[in-house]
Amino acid sequence: MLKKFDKKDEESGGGSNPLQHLEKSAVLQEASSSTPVCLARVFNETPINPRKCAHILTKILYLINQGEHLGTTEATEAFFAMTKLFQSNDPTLRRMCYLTIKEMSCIAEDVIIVTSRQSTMLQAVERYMKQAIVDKVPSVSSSALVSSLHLLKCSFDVVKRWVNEAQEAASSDNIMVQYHALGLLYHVRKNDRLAVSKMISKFTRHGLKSPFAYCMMIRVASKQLEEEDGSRDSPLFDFIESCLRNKHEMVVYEAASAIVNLPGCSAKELAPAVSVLQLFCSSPKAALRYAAVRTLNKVAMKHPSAVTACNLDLENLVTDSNRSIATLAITTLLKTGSESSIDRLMKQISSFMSEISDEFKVVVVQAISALCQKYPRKHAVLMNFLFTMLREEGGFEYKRAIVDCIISIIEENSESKETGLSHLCEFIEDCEFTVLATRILHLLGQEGPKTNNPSKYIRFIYNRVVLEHEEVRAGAVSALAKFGAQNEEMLPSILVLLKRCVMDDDNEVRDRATFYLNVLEQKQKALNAGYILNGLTVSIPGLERALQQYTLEPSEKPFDLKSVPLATTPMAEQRPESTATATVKQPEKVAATRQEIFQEQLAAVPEFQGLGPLFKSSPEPVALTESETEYVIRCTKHTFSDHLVFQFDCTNTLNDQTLENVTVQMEPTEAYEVLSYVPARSLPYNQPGTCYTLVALPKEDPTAVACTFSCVMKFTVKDCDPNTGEIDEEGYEDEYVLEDLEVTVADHIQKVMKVNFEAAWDEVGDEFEKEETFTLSTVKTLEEAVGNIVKFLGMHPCERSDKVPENKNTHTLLLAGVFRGGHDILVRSRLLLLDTVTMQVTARSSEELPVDIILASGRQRLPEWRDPDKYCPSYNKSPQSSSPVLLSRQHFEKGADSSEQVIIPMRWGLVPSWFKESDPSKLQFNTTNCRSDTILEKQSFKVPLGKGRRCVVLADGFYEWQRCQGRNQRQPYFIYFPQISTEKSAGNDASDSPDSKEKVWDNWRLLTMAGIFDCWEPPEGERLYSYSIITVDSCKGLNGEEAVSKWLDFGEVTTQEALKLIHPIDNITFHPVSQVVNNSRNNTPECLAPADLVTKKEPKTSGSSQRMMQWLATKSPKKEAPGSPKKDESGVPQWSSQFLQKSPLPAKRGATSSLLERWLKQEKEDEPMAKRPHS
DNA sequence: CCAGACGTTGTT
DNA sequence: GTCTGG
DNA sequence: CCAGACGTTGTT
DNA sequence: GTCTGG
Repeated sequence: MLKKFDKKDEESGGGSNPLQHLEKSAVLQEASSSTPVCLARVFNETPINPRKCAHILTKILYLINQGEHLGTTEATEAFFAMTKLFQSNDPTLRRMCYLTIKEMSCIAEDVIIVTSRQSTMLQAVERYMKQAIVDKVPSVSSSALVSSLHLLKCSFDVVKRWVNEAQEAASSDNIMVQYHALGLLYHVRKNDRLAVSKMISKFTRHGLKSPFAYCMMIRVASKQLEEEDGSRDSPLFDFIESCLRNKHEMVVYEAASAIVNLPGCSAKELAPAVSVLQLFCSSPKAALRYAAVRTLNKVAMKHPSAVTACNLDLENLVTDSNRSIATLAITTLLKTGSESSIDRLMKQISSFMSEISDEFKVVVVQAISALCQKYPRKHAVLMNFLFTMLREEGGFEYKRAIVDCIISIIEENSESKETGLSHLCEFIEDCEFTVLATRILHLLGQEGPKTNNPSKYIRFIYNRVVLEHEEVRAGAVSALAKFGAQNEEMLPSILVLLKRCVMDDDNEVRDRATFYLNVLEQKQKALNAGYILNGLTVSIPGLERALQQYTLEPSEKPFDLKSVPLATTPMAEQRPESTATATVKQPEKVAATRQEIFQEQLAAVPEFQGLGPLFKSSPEPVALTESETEYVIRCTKHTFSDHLVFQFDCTNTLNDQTLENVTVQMEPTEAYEVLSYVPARSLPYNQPGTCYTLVALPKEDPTAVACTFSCVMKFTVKDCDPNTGEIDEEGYEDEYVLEDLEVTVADHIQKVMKVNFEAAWDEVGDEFEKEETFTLSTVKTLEEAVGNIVKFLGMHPCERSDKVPENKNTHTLLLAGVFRGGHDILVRSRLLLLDTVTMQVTARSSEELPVDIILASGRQRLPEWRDPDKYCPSYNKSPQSSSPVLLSRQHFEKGADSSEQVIIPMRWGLVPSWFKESDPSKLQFNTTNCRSDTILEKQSFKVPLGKGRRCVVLADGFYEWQRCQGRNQRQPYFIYFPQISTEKSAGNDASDSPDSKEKVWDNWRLLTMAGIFDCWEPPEGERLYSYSIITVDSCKGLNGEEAVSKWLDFGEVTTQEALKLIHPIDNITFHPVSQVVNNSRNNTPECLAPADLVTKKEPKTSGSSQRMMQWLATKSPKKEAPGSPKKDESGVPQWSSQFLQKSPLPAKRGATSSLLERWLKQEKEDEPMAKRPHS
């Protein structure tokens, strides 16, 4: 407590600010003086007002936590107030009381002890504590145990008397109670070794419930073992070992790490622990992998051989996405790796070194260093690796670790000296760390002269003198001098260099140079004398040449590698900025608007009116002329539903001619009809012009689409004067033969699909093969193309064409992401839902993406799908996940038609717009559903509702769990709209072929559930849309397209009217499904596959359940009063579960009764979105 | 006025 | 943000 | 909705 | 029991 107080003092500057201090104490005084008064009031109040009490307790806790001592009087009064609260019915309140005691016990010396000596307070504590420890509510019991633990500190004897109660609590089912109870018992007995041993064996014999308790026991046991030193026969060790087979990973790990940490453990004893750690290595949980590898690392230090078994797993961990794990795995491998595995290991490491932080890198380097000592023969490989690392980015610690390691290798392996030194030389060329540079220079001075070819180091060293700052220069000078001193042949050259250094700016450098120079000159003189005396001449041509390099070069520019200035290119300078940005941005923009530009241009031509929307333009113009000819003609193809428009961009490159009335005449080989030509009026020299040719697609035979056009350009030539530009009046007709133009299948598929879709499907439908791939370019006939597309998409026409209104003015929506799982599913389903959609498939040229889908709707546009990436199909969607939701477009664009809809993925579980936290999961209340009967009362819902934030949640169906009488388990059902499909998917027919199942999903009619949404802007990050599903008192929903539209159209339809749309839905169906769906991690088709009811030895239930199913399936009307949906007299157990109720009452009710009353039971739960996630 | 909550399910 | 309770 | 966790010490 | 994560 005092500690806390001190801490607070420290934080507020030790109370040095008198004003602040004064203010603070005034506040506290006010607060604490009011507390006893409040408590007194509470004390006298009957019945106790829990809220008030909680409030006051919170205040007490606050005061205690603030470090403010409660006065003895206050504490006593507070305590007696609490004694009343100990008996409260509200467990939260009881819990708070004990927690308060815990806090009070922290200041026990001041309050409890003092008071207890003179009063009955401690006795009261005792009495209530004993009660509390065996409280039925686990959290109260836990709190009491924790409080008792703290009381231990002030009154050991008292707590000892509660041991019986604590022992009882230790057998509790509740894991926290058990944990705390064992903790308490241990603390009572921790000085009695025998008692602790007994305790462990007693409580572990029948198994503990709490994994924490196990962990604690393991720790206690291993501590005992350590003290006992030796003797692994102990039952304590057996206990720890048995924990390796515990079902909780936590316990298993605790046991393994306890064994590993036991001093003097033999390899045999380690083996089981290591093998569970090995298992952890491949766990999907990062924490486990980390724990395992860290522990193995520890083992590797003491018993490297024990870890070898895990080497494979560790190698897998090297590529772990978690860097800490990878690093540990590597270091462990390095510790245990065999000599032969080193090469492979180094390869693995190098790829990942660049991705980890320096801290980790140092660890790895140190491990490598250890490896060098272990396998001296491998020094070459290791050194090579180190040099690669040395060249990479890295901080000082890292580089120093590498340099240390290299130096140690050099010192221990004479063969590696040469390579080592020259690499280090390279390193100091570009080394930003003074310490490392001087260190290396020192080493060079020491080792360099002893090598076979010492002269090669000189230039590196001398460069340091020229380029670096003082410290390094000084180091370099010393190193140079050492070469001179140890190598007579080089001495003269060294002297030359040192003479330069004498002129250095820095005192230290100059002094050293001078000193060395003097000494070495002396030596040189002596040598000279010696040579003359001996009559010997010395020739060292190699050295001469090496030294010449630097002696001849002017000192400003020695052998500098980095002094190449970046030349500024005049081009870059000249280019104006605007051009540069434009070139960067344009590609995207152009691509996005190309089609639009064409559309505009073509629409401006009167001849092309009434062609309908432009489906497609060929991506690249095709050149119809050779290069370097008189004219340049390039053709772009535009595809309309029944026509083609060829656009010819022409340029005249003859400066003595002007062309007029230019057209491109086309002759088709097939039944294409050239309808008209739109000429380019005039084509002066070098000014581009455009002419068009309009062609009708063959009507009679839509399959004969591959066609070649021969093209001839026709025009009138008028000569003109290249200089004056004067044009001759007289002109003459001429023509120019162009390359043939080919029209391919791809251009027409969109057209043909429309015509042949149904027929084509019937033909290819049976030979459906998912794996088959194809490209359009390989397709010969149209049927083949259609068939392939159909196969490729795994879809078939959802609607009969006779339902499609003959409306040419179609709107098209391009879904580029067809191949990402799920998109097509929704599209298909929506087709059904909207009931008015025709489907067309088009293709770009064969080089591009093979297929896009164009959906054209006659009456209603298919909703735009925003952010489809955020949606992920699942058979088992749970709250917090994202699902596609329909809403009015006006929510995004002010001007939009509010009846227009868009689809966006939203989070399930509405996050109110005012929510302050950063994480939606911190929302402390559940907004998965929204009761329709209280929607207007709850602010979290009525606010968004007031803003028209209504939406429709799309799902294949939802799951609902039904409580079964007498059984613990709950039976899940899948609930959905009855499907129009020929197959009855209800559970009575088990002989569904996989094929027919697939078809069911192709035509699935989505469940449309009314919802409300809100838009939340987190403090950080993107705004989040989220929704709640509205529940009603019976199976209700939005029935039909009209209801869906009205519900969404907040612009036109008021909240009042919209709420009326929540009609009961009587045509909903369901079937029982497997328990697999219970765990939301299970995402397989099994989730919604019809399953048998869980019967388990209770044929009676099975019978009745079936009866219920039958009853429901036949929609046998059971009249029931609206208010009493339960207790069906047929005796079906637990039938009260509302969702099953196809209540026969709605009609009457829906029409008349009040809004809030009208809504019957619920719909809610999981939506499995996409079937068939292709892969 | 400020402080504090803001919600669902089911069961007893 | 907006409503409710004190 | 269901499944599964829920904690402590001390040190930096 | 209560909360969080899926």
